[in-house]
Amino acid sequence: MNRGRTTDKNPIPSVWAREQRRTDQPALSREAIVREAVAMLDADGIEALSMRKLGARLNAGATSLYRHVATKDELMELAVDEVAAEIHVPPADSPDWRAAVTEAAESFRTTALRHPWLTLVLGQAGLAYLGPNYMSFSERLAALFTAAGFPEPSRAIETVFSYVMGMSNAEAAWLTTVARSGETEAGFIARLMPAAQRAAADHTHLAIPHAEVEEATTEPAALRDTKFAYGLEVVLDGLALRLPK
Amino acid sequence: MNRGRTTDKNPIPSVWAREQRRTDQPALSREAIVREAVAMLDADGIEALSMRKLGARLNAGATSLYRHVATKDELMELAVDEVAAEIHVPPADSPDWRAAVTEAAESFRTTALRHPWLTLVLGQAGLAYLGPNYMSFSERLAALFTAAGFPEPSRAIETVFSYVMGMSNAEAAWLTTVARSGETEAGFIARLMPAAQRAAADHTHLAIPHAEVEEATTEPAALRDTKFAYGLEVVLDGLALRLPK
DNA sequence: TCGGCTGTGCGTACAGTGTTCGCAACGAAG
DNA sequence: CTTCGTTGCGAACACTGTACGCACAGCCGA
Repeated sequence: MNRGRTTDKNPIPSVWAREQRRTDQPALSREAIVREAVAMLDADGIEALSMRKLGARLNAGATSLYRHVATKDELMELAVDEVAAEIHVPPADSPDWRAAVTEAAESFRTTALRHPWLTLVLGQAGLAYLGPNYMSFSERLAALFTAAGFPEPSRAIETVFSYVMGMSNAEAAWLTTVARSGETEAGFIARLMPAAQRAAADHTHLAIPHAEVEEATTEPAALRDTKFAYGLEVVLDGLALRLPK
Repeated sequence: MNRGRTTDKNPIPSVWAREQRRTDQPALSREAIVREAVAMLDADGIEALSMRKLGARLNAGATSLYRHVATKDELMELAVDEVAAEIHVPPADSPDWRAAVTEAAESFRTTALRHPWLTLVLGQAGLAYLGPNYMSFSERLAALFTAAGFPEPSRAIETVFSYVMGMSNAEAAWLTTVARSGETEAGFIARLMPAAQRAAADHTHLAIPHAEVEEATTEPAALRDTKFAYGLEVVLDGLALRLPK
């Protein structure tokens, strides 16, 4: 818990009674802090991360972290850039731009669902995510869309990734509440369905097709995959129309 | 600040020294609380809202609010539903479905920018926003897309509103940081441009077209309008392809 | 007119938060 | 050996959301 010295109810200021600084644990470092923060965020959600708990998991005091990180917000930015490295964007010279963009979009979604706090933090900050990994992600995207022949690649990118962000954010939020319930996704849906049906009863157009109910209660993850892919195809179709032929 | 009784450093338990309860202020009510919460959220942002400050603005103590609202999270849900009433969705029998959907999308965006905390709260909760106004918003959308002839209206809705949410969220976050800077949007951009240019210098494909820079520093709001409309057209084009003719 | 009941306000308190400050201990350099 | 810059951290501050229990107001039946 502590790293030595005069603690543990030993107020005698004696050099001899002093514990040695433990060196078996690797020293506190920015990298280690960020890595552990990401682990905690993934495991327990965004509101479970506190500087004190994070310090404890690193066998350090809370305030020690401030030697390596200016503020908690900065730590979150670093965490975002850390996981941004996981997003894979195919090289610009890919033969099929649609396949390449689809791959990038799905990679983003996968990352966002693996770290369900990602979209939340991204949405809170507005800009400034100019970390190296996030920058290179943007750069690779720009290269991809430019090579595809879009005259205004930034517009196309913004369109696709607004959709991807919106969808991923909604999915991540959903998965978070499912996780908090302690149930499996299918079980959670099954338990919620009656209430949903009742709520939709007064609203004629909100009825859920039977096939959808069926799939939602048996293979919810697959259904989400399908939905995401559907919307992505829609957006890509719309973009394809704007590609000078 | 307080509503009477033995306070203000008057520990003498005398009935005579007691102030009367003030009745000139309207009584605390759920509606008043939610209304004031929305006002505070709009004015000072999401992290500036605390139960104590909210209570103070209502001439009440912080804990008094809990007589009308179970928890702060519930208050946020109520706030979301409150502003959801501002979103306008045209009736289902509109002659031009594209125009109608565009109107709904722009109304959502306008509302989200007027209350920049909206998308944040929506993204944090995952579901459960089953308040009456949000429900009727969903219902009206469903009616609109059904009338337009979409065989799977929920898919189409999800696609459009993922885009709208993603875009609005990004814009809201941007406007929030601009507001925090205390500058105008154009001024903020002008001040940031050199840093952005420098950051993009190493990344060949991230160069910003000169025309865009020009417009961003003169009419940033109009540029955002244009960008939003562009992406929306893309999505609607993609959807139109799936409309059985 | 008199209870008593119910609903409402809120002072106090608790456990937690992010962050500042100053001190103590260390490794390296002179 | 002394000095110096770096690192860890205990204590403290100003907050946060919220549970608890008391004090009062208005009302309803007697």
